[in-house]
Amino acid sequence: MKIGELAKKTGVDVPTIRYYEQERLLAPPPRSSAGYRQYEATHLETLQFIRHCRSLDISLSEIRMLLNYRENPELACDAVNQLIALHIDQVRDRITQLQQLEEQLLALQGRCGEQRYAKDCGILESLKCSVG
Amino acid sequence: MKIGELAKKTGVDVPTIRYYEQERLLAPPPRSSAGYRQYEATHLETLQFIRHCRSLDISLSEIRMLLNYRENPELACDAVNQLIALHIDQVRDRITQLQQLEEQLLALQGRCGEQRYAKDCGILESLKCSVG
DNA sequence: TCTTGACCCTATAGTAGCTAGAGGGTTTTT
DNA sequence: AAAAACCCTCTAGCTACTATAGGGTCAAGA
Ligand SMILES: [Zn+2]
Ligand SMILES: [Zn+2]
Ligand SMILES: [Zn+2]
Ligand SMILES: [Zn+2]
Repeated sequence: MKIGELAKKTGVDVPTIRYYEQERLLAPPPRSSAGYRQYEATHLETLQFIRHCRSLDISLSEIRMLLNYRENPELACDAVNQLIALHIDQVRDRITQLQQLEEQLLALQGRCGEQRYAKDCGILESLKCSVG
Repeated sequence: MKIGELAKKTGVDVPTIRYYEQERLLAPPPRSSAGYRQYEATHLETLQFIRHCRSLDISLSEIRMLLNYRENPELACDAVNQLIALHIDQVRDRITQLQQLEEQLLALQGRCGEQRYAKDCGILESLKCSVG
């Protein structure tokens, strides 16, 4: 299977696949006489694993760790669990931050006052001072 | 006021201040004979404005727009209002995304099953297929 | 057979918003 | 006078891609 076919089957862009190889997430496949990459089913499986992780916003270096567990089934998997737990914490923190941000933006939005000109705009006025 | 003093007063790193100048957010100040930047109160004010915007996650190019309104008070300020409204939408979308992500990660976390080895780990198993 | 188009390759640079470092000059303090 | 603390420019690094440029290869049609 050439890289274009792998791309089509997985929905991953061709340059992205090459990028994953460069970042040591996808093993370098054998090459044809012309230098074309020749992929097997295992590559497709790994690539799907990677994309599934990415859809969960797991970073490339974390995916590299997870792939290591896949390749070494005799390893204890506690770290896998911890990684996911840590990720959940991060996501929750980010949600809290964004909810606060939303409140601040809403408060700001009420300030414009439907004035016509920037000099009277309550939003610009509110953004002036860093303490409030 | 030299750059270090401005940095201390605003809590912004020195390289960040120089970066804002490079990105045309902060006007280039006059220089001393030795080439040191010499800031006035207006620079401090603008820098605080920038940081306040950044704390609301407003992008540098958006801040450039807002600064333009500050410098041209005769402009209509509708766009200011629109920019904030758009930003609120984006924040809300991101919150929704992250909440879905949290659910998926929680579902994943239940799968480990307290097995000792990666080969039995339900998390790794669940991450295999991109569709299910 | 020649050409056209679709495909493949590498290498480089760009994105956002900083942050860190190298390598050097200046000012202030001891 | 010497040392610490400050300033300067330039360059590279971070994440996860994306987009070029400039070329080589392959299959099908005229
Ligand atoms: Zn993570
Ligand atoms: Zn307004
Ligand atoms: Zn925005
Ligand atoms: Zn497990």
